[in-house]
Amino acid sequence: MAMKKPAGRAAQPTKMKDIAAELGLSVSTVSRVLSRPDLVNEATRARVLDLVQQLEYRPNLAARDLRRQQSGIVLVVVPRLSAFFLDVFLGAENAGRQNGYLVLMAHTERDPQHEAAFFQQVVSGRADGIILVTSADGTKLARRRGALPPTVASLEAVDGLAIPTVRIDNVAGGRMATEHLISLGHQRIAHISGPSHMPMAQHRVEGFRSAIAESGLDPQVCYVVEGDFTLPAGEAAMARLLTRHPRPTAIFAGNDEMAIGAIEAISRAGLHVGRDISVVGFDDQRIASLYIPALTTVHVPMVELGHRAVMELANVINGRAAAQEILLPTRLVVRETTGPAPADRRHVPRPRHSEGASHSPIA
Amino acid sequence: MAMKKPAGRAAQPTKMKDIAAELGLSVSTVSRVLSRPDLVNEATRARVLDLVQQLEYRPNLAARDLRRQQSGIVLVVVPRLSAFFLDVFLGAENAGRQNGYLVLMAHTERDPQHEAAFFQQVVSGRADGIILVTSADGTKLARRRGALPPTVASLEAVDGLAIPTVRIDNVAGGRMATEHLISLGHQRIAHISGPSHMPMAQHRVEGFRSAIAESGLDPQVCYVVEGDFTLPAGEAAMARLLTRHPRPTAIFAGNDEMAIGAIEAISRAGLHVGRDISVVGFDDQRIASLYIPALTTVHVPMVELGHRAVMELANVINGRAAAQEILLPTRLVVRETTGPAPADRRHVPRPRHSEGASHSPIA
DNA sequence: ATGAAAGCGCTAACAG
DNA sequence: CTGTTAGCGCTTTCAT
Repeated sequence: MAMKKPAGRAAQPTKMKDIAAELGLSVSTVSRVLSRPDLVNEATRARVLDLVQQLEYRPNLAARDLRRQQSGIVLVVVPRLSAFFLDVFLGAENAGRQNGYLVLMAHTERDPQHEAAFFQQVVSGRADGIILVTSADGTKLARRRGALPPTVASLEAVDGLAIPTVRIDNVAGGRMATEHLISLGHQRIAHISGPSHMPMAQHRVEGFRSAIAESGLDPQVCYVVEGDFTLPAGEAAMARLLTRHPRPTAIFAGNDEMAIGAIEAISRAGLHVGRDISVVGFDDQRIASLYIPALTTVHVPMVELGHRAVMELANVINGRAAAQEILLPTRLVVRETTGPAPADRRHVPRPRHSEGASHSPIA
Repeated sequence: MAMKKPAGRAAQPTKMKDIAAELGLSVSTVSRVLSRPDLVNEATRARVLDLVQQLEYRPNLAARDLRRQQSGIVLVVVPRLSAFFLDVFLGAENAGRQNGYLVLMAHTERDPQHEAAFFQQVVSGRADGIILVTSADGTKLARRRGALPPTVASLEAVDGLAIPTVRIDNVAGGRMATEHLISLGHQRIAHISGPSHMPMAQHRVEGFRSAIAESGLDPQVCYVVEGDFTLPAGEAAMARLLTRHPRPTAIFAGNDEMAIGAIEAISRAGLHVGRDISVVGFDDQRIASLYIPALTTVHVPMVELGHRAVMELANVINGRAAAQEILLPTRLVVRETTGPAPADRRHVPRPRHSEGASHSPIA
């Protein structure tokens, strides 16, 4: 009448013992067939494999992991669940497959507690290592007494943590974007940056500033406005920039989302992106090429980032030498949102596409 | 000189035995402190807890899982890594936290092999259950000899698999979207559907068809064009629809991505969305409210879907009665892309916002 | 090539 | 309240 335990796990799962008994073999032999097939007689192997298949037997991984002291699992820890990080995961999964790892994704919502929880999964033997994609700050982690479990940073270095890192050069990327605008003849270029506390944002600003400085343009009219990497922030920042005098003719947005926000603000103001005002983004997210107009942006090799990170992690886990830092190149992808600087104000282009109220001084 | 094994796991991790020895207790007591603290003397408990904290000791989960025959892990299996599924995962994670489960996400790329691999994780004891978000076809799974591990379908039922399902009523949603357009006075309404082999797409078409049928509109001019749920497909489909005579004045797109594609095609043709042609999407993805113009669409409670799925899964795992089917409501969110049917051709509205070449017959 | 035996680190009766 | 004992299911020497 009373069930002893919850019905949970349906039926009694097959165990190695069962296979062995059925075939009159020892569990060791069955185990070997599954783990080191070369060590066992061809005929026996076939018999075992047959039964295994017929019974759909799967070895219990908790037991195997306990014995082997490893799990074959790698955790990719991302701060937010955004499209931005998805490709890193894809690359990681890919590399994982090649190395016999199961790659799982976890996210922290930037909560250090959650982050710590995932590290404990590793310390607790549930995973063999972690790919850390952007940790708000590593100082929390750095305070650990014991050695950190096998960890590799991807996308950017973790502040205060000396771990192998696979990243991109955000300074160079920022410079690249800015130089593109300069080469198009723009003189008043603004930057909509990410949050100033994020290293990634800082670096992109730095690239912007150094390109401007080297170009000899007047830094006074090359504003930097801070956003938070979201579309609405880009829109708001752009709205503010449109009120400045003199108004910038080109915008380098700290990421694609803000670039799109900026574009929407520009269109809304009745100006034409790529002609009246040029916009270049950063990241080359999927939306960048799909958006209309297609976005000129700095391509970040996300998939590759994840892939390399797992390769390095495998090195760390297996005690091989891991690269301390791997720098992956960015490249500029020129599409439709950038064009030559508009002619001097006196040569007024006839507005073919104006829409809504125009804020331009020529009105 | 020669390292015995790879240096992998740094140092020797602390074990219960160590804690016990250090404190002159038995491992059972330490174990109890960690698992059933109420069974232990307050003073002893404190001593153990202190040392545990000082040593940053974490019990080995492989061992615990092996003993307890459960892992506390739930896998959320999604077909693709798209923003669309992210919210389901969020909801699942949330519910998981409430129930002491660690929720991990995995994706199959619609490859049945990968899907099977995740099921094996469960069969192998590495996870306790699976949330299946849209499986291309369950027939593969249905052919399993043994009972399926604890599984709950989320978002839509898995064909041929009698498992608890938490889903939305796509037929009702499709009807809702279509009726909205009808109520606005549209007479020629087209539907851009998802791939005809996907049940979700079929159901939305069905909702469309039944609303049209009930309305008494002429089905001859209410075309259904098939897309594949991607933005470019929506754009292409819309481009074709624009060439039809008579041209539809309203579009119900099978999802938001295709709706946006359609909008871009419409704008490109020099028509104004929401006035010349109305568009309603489906899903209410994050982009829907951010897009300009903001998209009228059918809201799908993704977070809730994930949440409820995990709650049901917990029931299944613990042998409690699980609901066979839970139907969550959709609701129409009216934003900027839908408006009254344009007046008869003879009453030509003055185009305030036209942009680019106009294809409209009034030119 | 196969079997016997030991044990991975933890939990859960069962005694005391 | 605490210790003793017996495994969980698998891998891996060590024999044979």
